[in-house]
Amino acid sequence: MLPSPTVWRIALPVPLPRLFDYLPPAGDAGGDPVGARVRVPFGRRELVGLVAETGAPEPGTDPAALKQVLARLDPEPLLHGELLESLRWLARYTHAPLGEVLATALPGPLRHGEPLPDTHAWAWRLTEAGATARPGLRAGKPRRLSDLLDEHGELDEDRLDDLLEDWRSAARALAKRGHAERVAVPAVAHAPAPQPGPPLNDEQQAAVDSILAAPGFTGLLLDGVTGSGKTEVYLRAIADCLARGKQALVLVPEIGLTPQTLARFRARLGVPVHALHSGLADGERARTWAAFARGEARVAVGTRSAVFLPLAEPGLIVIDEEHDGSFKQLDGIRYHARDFALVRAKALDVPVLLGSATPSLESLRNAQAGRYGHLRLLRRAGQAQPPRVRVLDVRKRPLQAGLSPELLERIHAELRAGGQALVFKNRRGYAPVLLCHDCGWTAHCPRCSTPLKPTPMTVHAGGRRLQCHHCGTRRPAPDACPDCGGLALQSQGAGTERIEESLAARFSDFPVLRIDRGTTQKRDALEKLLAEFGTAPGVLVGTQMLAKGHDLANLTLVAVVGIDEGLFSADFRAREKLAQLLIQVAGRAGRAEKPGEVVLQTHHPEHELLITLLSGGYHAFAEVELAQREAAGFPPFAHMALIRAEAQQVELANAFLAMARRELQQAAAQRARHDGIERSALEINGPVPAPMPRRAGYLRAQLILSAPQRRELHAALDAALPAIYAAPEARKVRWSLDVDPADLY
DNA sequence: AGCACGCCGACT
DNA sequence: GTCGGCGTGCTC
Repeated sequence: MLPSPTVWRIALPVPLPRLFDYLPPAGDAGGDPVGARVRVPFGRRELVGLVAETGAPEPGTDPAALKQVLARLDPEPLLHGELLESLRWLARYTHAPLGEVLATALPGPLRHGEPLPDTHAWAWRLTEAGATARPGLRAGKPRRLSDLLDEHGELDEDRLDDLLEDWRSAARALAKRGHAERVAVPAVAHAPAPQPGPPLNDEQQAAVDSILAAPGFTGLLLDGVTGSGKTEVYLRAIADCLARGKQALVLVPEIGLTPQTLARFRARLGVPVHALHSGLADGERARTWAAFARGEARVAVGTRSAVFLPLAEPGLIVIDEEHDGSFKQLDGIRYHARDFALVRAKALDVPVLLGSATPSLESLRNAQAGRYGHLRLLRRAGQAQPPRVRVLDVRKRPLQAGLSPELLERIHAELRAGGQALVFKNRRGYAPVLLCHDCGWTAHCPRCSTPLKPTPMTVHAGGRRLQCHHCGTRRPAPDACPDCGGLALQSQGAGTERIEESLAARFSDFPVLRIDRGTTQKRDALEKLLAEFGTAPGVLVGTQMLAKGHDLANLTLVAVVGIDEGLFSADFRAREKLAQLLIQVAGRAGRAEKPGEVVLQTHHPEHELLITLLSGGYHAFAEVELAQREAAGFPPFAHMALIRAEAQQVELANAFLAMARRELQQAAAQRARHDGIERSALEINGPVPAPMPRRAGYLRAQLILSAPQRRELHAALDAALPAIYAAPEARKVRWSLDVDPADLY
């Protein structure tokens, strides 16, 4: 029998859950192609893909019918070792095609087949002719540049930037006459000598010691109150990592990567610190990627997608504000950067440091279960006083754009006293719940609610209808409150725009500045706006973005409105997010000299979450919440996935989801039979309508999957997805799968 | 996702 | 008589 020819199985950036077999390119003499990029014909176009495997063709296929790879783009694999294996894991875990995962993970130029960019620096030096000609040059830029090059022999462009303004045109002129030349030189670390940090207190020192003692992969939860000096701990750990000749990767939330953060890292570490964020140019991103892949660069500070950096000499991964929601990607490949970082750290056998003042319940649970080391920082550095927190009952108060007269008066007093106030709107885009303004009653689903798991209904059809997003139950909205008979039922949610308008009208003598996604689209817009706002009396109105970072020296009053939506949201994570937010916001008010005040405006001053949080702090809340999650079967005690479908007709979306449900149930039942279990533990809810269609005219619905064990969820998905992809219903809708969804709505 | 093929409406 | 609407089918 003839030996069967080898085929290359290639991952391509198409939403098809399989690899594609090709014949190797003619005359390929290279080594193992796995991890190398290739250009291939695909249908009527050409694509760049990555060789995922090599092997014999599928039995029964005719090798002669296979197309051939047009070109191998990497003589040496671009992806290999840990990163390639971790990305394979991510594709399995998110149930996404490997090609799409790779397309998400690679910088644009690399994705499109461009060679790994050069990472060397450029330097200039005089030629012999230039050295001879130099004394004869008349005074001017070219002469000064010649002198500098003569004096230093060779100068790289960064140094030249420092030494001589606008040297480039002079350099061009010299080069044209053959007097100077540009040469590639190895990139050298040009960073100021590291500055020493402040002395550590004993808590910080103990944390640093634990990190340095980590033998290899270890998860460490750095659980430190606001102002306890977590960043200082990161810096010491990174410095140690550098001293061992290793690389460090720091992940920060989207709003955390500020010029101040970078400046602090740069000043303290004495090596170049590479920033990675969405605003970076493609070429720069690819160069940084290459520099880390080659082991030249040492420290990266980046947002979510920085988790895909190759680390040739890994030493440490830090995740700052690990609870932050921006680590989860909400479209495309729905990965969680924190969770993927843990997978990578394990594969790389390096410690991973998760820092937060308000750790996610997932991470707290991992710490409690002994999977992470738990490092606590309980003491605040400096003299900053914790702010006074006051709960303001607004039942039956006439609200103006959601603000009570008492709150407006309190703001006015603060302004008259020369202070600044921040009005913080919990969140935009919550599915609104129906609330009685007289007594605080909210509508709950009669079918799904249990004492352990109250399930609020959300308001639809302009307030006429209530709907449960767990079971789909619908009922007309009552005209009067079922508890107190009052007629003050209202759906929650004045946006920041309305609050801003209302405040601007009320306080016309003071500046009112709104800060949210809408007003800060552009880079550095937030910094500029805040700089302009200054420290004079005025009111800031904002959402999440203002919860942290950015020092506002004269901020003495923080008012939080809209918290009832968080208290009674139908989303199981809303309470956790609200608690984190309240703690973070409270950290914004007041300085050492000037204690601040926090006012929480609510219809539920007696709410158990507020009482627990105010009396026991975040950890008391977390303990209660974890117990509730366990009792109700929610993460981290269960594992969930969401299948969403979007179509112009609801029936199409529902038909698709009904089909998906059947396939999943069948898969789960089969597995249960196979394991000799009576019934699968996989729970499927839906199809239920999903609020807020993305585009006008499109309707969304979804299926909620949950199981006590990850493997049951994944096994059912693995077994059912091929049929779901292939079903005719799938072609009529846009659909997606989200494993570990951030929220269910 | 692209990209083409394929059959039905308003235009140079 | 054509240009072009997006339904549906396929991509090793």
